[in-house]
Amino acid sequence: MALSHAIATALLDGPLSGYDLARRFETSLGFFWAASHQQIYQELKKLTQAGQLEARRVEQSGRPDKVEYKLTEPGHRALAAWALTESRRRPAKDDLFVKLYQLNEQNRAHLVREIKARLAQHQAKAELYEKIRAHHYADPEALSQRRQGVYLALAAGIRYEAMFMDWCREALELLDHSPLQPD
Amino acid sequence: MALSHAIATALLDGPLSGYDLARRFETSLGFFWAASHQQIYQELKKLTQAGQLEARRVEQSGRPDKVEYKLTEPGHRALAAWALTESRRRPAKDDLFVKLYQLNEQNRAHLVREIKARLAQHQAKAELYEKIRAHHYADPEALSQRRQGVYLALAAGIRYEAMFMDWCREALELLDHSPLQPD
DNA sequence: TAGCGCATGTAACGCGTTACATGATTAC
DNA sequence: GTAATCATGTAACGCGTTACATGCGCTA
Repeated sequence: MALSHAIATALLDGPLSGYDLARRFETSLGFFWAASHQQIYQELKKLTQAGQLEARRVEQSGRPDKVEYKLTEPGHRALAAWALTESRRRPAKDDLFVKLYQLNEQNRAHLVREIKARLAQHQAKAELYEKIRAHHYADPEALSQRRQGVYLALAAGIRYEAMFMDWCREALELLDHSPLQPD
Repeated sequence: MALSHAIATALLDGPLSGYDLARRFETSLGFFWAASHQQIYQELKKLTQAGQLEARRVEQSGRPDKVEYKLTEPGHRALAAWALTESRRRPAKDDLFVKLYQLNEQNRAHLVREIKARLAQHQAKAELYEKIRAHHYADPEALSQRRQGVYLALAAGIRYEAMFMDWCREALELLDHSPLQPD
């Protein structure tokens, strides 16, 4: 039950439309909590009904109208209260590891290809994160408190991508180059 | 739609009951794909109806009867075919990072406590994985192909825990010891 | 006799994904 | 003209979590 909190968090910096939020969730916060626009619109409806958000129709010239949402006072309070609750880590689910449990002659080449593709994906993510860090978070100790938190999330992302890349290389080393033992 | 595949994968080594599977998912495969017993029993029912599994009632002395499931031929084939499909990484969702986006004076101490608790959890996991590696996977190149795959999943787990511990230390360093900048 | 481990389930609800649906403007 | 971007939604389905429910045997 945390999409609502992720949305509220994104609204801390000011009102956003559903469309804006969907784009926000493709970057930034979205690196740690993904959501599709369908989910977002439904959640916005619920949160508005619950009184945590306020909707306001905004007319635009040359573009469709949009609906901007902003946090109400109760919304702010609920968010602040949530930040003080226990977080539970939900185990990452990943097909790839399940497939590795069935490694055999028939799927070995396919899995090697998949791992190579992953390596490239993680590389791209890592470079993106690095760029963001260099531009906006070069000196963590000098940041405002709020942005220190964002920096730490980014730092986790950077470490995660680097770790996964290292693993991919280890895996490829073993799968591509080691002699085959009989099963 | 991969719980069914995770279950089928666990059954590659021989028939298991729902209860056995639930325990299996608390360790081993469960490190990479978690499932509760409720989910497992329902999935077993579906897979049996779909002809991918065969159920057999087994009487036991001094214990309740159990129902053992094993892969049928179609089940085997479906699993092998699945291993050749593309895996998509689903982004890890973690409350903690969303909370960090709202770091402030009020929640800072709480988040520090949470990160300390995480550090301890990851430490425990890391030690468990290390023990398993030392006992069963000391020499990866000498393993059978199948067990090389399992080893690689374990290696990913070990790297993940180590990476997260490092991040926790970085975060604590910044949050506990850095001077506060105004927001 | 209380609690734990073994063993199996149902029901309700909420979260997440996929598919479907519309319609305007802008850039090529 | 045709594709991309802006903008908002509904519907169906499946996956996952929580709560509820039962009952035996062993050990402290």
